[in-house]
Amino acid sequence: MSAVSHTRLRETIRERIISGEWTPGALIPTEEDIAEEYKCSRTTVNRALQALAEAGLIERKRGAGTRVTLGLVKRAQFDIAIVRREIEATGAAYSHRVVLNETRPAPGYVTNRLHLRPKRKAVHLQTVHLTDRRPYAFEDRWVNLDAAPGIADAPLDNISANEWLVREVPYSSGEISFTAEIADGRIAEYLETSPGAAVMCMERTTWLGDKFVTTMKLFYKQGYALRTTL
Amino acid sequence: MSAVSHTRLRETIRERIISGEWTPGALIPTEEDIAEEYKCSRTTVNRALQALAEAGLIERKRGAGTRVTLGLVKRAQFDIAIVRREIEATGAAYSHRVVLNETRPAPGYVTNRLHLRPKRKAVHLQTVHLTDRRPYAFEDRWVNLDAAPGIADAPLDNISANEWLVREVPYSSGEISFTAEIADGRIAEYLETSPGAAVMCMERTTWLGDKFVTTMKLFYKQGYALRTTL
DNA sequence: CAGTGGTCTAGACCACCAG
DNA sequence: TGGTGGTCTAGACCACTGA
Repeated sequence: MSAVSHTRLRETIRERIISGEWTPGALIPTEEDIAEEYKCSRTTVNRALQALAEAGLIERKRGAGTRVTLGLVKRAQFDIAIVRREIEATGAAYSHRVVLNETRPAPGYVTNRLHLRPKRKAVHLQTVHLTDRRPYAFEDRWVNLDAAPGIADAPLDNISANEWLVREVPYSSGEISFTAEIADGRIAEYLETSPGAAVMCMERTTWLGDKFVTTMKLFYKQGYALRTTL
Repeated sequence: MSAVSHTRLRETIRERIISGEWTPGALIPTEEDIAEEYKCSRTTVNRALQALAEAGLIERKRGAGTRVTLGLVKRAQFDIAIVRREIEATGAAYSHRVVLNETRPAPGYVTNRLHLRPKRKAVHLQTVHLTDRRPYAFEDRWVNLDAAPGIADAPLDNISANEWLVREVPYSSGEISFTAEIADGRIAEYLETSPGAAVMCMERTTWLGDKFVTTMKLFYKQGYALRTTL
């Protein structure tokens, strides 16, 4: 038990920065000084400051000191959940419909992304995700058979491809990007919006070690927003 | 110097989880056990595990233990920088053009967001951000005069409104959302794209204590992508 | 009640930076 | 070369969980 917890101290210091007491670019007191001011150990101060550095509010350098970040780069965090969870979190009922499931030579952009030989066969899946039986998102996915051979025979009616993969094929890393796209005819149809509508598209590629597992595009229904607080 | 640093340990444990050695939902060994296995102190293990918990890979409960996260919620981080920085980071030259600067009664959606009296006057700014003299983004911003009275006389030719605000009016918190929008006639014109194009829109509202400072919409030129790695 | 994670402390050593 | 942050350790106490 101490007078100051690192959580509390972190918020206190954050306020001192945000209020303008320590201005962008300026040095703030050393860990030792802060420890003395708040009557706590340097370890506690270090903990608090490291958290603020991770959040992008300050920049620290051994030997130099700690400065308030100049460029004001904020780090926004978004939780990326499985679609089913995203829907169930709103209280609605989740269901999905596989509208395409075939194994065939992958097109160029896929062999590229998954580092496959040209024309290598892969599993192509298209799924509509529904919230209370109404369209929520359209998923277009390619799966590398070398990394997930079982996918061809997986029962994807009760469980979506995404969840099957998450369960069966762990992955070590991935890339995500969000873009704004126009819903073309087929996608608009599946999402029951008018063609020409602007929809958010999430593209994700994941791999395990040196093996590329899957690449997918998820088109959210019109009105989807990626939200967070700073 | 110890055999195991918390950074190293964190990555080692991450691999053991990702490789499937500890499956989602399962308990992993206690801090003490891990400390013994790796011949380091519990403090070090705690540090590593807390980082993984923050990343959403594991869930920890006092008294209960540590489990691998079931729902596989990933936390994606995006750096939100000032537009000028974003552009300069690519090596291009930044410039901007203020296309509208007026003080007038704010429309309903603005008084709502900024918690102003209906029809309260506010500063309305529209700016085009350019990269190497070509349009990059269009900004539509409203500023609360009570929170930033100086904005009406600020010299916004050399420095954008955003930067002026960042410098002069610190803020304590904010909300950000990203949506896909259709570029209407005026926006398409400023961005030099065809009307009907899909563009990414970032909407941001910030406040200081209980005072709402500003709300803005930033429309990025077609092709903008929000990227990150997992 | 025993076991687990959350946290603080004091002391130590090191890597790095500036003048 | 002195000051600063980065990190590890050992020990301690507490809060919470589940049997």
